[in-house]
Amino acid sequence: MEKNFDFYERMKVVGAYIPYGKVVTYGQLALLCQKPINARQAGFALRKNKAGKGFPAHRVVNASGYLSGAGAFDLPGQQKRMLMDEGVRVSMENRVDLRIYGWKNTMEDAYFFKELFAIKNV
DNA sequence: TAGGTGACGCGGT
DNA sequence: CACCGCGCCACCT
Repeated sequence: MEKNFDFYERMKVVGAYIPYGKVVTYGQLALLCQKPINARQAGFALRKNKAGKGFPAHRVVNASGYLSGAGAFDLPGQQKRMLMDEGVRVSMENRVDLRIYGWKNTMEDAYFFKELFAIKNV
């Protein structure tokens, strides 16, 4: 079994719940995966496609709302276009307003995923 | 094995 | 607002 296997499997699970038209930060993903200190690994996972083909990578931005992973998409401006197609406003500086488009998580959400991981054994 | 890297985040200035 | 320093750690030379 490869290292950090659970984290990537958990990312796949969480990815399926990221709402259309909303964005999530790397830190949020790590937190929901029960490994809050792994924000960098969330980015690594996406860059290396460890979270699966179906993961909505375009909905992931950094804590400042900046599209820090835009350069890793196949085409220039692809992430921005995909977000705008979902109704998310992206500034000229490749940033989104987290107060408006940020996926709001609660303690209950984190608990929900914790239980889900237990059920799925990941 | 040691050192470097980075789709990160938080404080401080 | 913009930097900057630092802690972090799975990966990758």
